[in-house]
Amino acid sequence: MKDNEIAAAWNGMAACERCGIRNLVLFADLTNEDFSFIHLPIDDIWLPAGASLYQPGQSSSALFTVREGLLKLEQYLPDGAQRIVSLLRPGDVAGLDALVAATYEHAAIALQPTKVCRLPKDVVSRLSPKLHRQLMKKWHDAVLRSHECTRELSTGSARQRIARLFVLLAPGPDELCRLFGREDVGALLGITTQTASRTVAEFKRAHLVREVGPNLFRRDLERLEKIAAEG
Amino acid sequence: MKDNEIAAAWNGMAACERCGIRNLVLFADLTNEDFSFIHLPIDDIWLPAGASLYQPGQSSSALFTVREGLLKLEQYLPDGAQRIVSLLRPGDVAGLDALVAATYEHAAIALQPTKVCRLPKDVVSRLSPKLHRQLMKKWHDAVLRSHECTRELSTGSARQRIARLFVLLAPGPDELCRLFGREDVGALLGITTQTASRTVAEFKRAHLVREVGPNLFRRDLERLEKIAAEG
DNA sequence: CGGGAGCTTGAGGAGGATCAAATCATGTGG
DNA sequence: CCACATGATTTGATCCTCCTCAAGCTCCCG
Repeated sequence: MKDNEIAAAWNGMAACERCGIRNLVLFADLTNEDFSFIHLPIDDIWLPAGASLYQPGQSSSALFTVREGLLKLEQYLPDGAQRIVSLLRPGDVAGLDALVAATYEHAAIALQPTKVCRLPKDVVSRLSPKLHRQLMKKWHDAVLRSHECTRELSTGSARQRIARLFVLLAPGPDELCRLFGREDVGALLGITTQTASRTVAEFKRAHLVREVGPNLFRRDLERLEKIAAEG
Repeated sequence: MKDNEIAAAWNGMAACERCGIRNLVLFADLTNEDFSFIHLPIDDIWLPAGASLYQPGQSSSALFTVREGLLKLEQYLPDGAQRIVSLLRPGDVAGLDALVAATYEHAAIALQPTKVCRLPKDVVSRLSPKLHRQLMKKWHDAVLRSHECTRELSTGSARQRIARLFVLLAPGPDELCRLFGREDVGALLGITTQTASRTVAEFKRAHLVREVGPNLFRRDLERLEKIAAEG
């Protein structure tokens, strides 16, 4: 029976592997023996776009590895408006706060249909030494994401920001790129919803992007990168 | 002799304590025995304003606890311009990158005369399990700082951003507030040097701040916070 | 005294915010 | 199946903020 549980855990792993290489790293150092310490199942959760994984102030019980899709971390400004401070992509971990604080600090909300892997806090603390190196990598990733958002998405003209967003959203050169609501685009780039909409529409007219489905775009990466870099 | 070394290390600690409570936390969990494992001295380094602690790409050999002053972490935009992605204040740690990567990712540069405490990478890895909890706290702080920079300093009008910067720069209500060069203010807030200068000058004329020395300000916190929140 | 670096200020124009309305997509009930 | 309500996207018109280019200004140092 215990072997079954272990097998189940490893199956979860195998599924992670199919999500893309980076999803593996959190458990990369673990042995079979380690998995015998995991009693709680590691749940797969499917979030529709707009669903929230957690809210700020909510008691933190778990962290979440993003397997597919896209999450926003948002916080609130003094005047009540919201600002997206980071994007989490497959392989990133949401809710690392849980490991050092009793409550979450952001709202984590799916911008696209998103699959995450729920990892209870106490599972992590039980494995803590084993996960040490990988957790540090994940913290590092969290910092990188955040700095990326400041550097690429909160700097320069609206044109540049939108162009950089299109560049960031899909890694592959010929890959399709799934966008999200204009309001979220605005909150992410620090511009208004209208300017976000206007600029995306303008990009469509200039054939910098072509909408092949609802919020699904084929991109002219070369020209987008030129705009991203200057002008 | 060994006891001497330990005493010296503890002296270093005691000095940290005087810098302010937060500087303690990285070593909070250590025992006297642990300090016997530290052979390398922990250097105090004094940086004049403008001095760089490390540059991006430089091989990472140590991390640094900020004891006094202010550091900027800056990165470069596609067009070569620089953007400050985070501020580090006393108690924060610069160069956590060193623990997971071979080179630094930012330029860390003093914005004010700054005292840091150099902690060689291998000292940290030798103590790694003991520091685990505290390191996580520091990573967490790094993320908080970065999100703070996005949320408070890269959002809203130039007036709001400058106001929020003045509010952030000194914690105490009646505390004096040391500013830095207008070019850095611009790179931090995502505005031009001229707008930064103009706005600070305007704040001086409106007596929102009063310059009592070169780049040293007394603030009208109440009115500044009103501007920060909406206006 | 002269030069340089950083700060301040001016005038003009471009870009984005704001207010407002039209269009489009989706779902609901008659 | 259509009429209608709802919400998101797009577009328009106007105003204001901030960028750009440029010129003075202050302070410090050789």
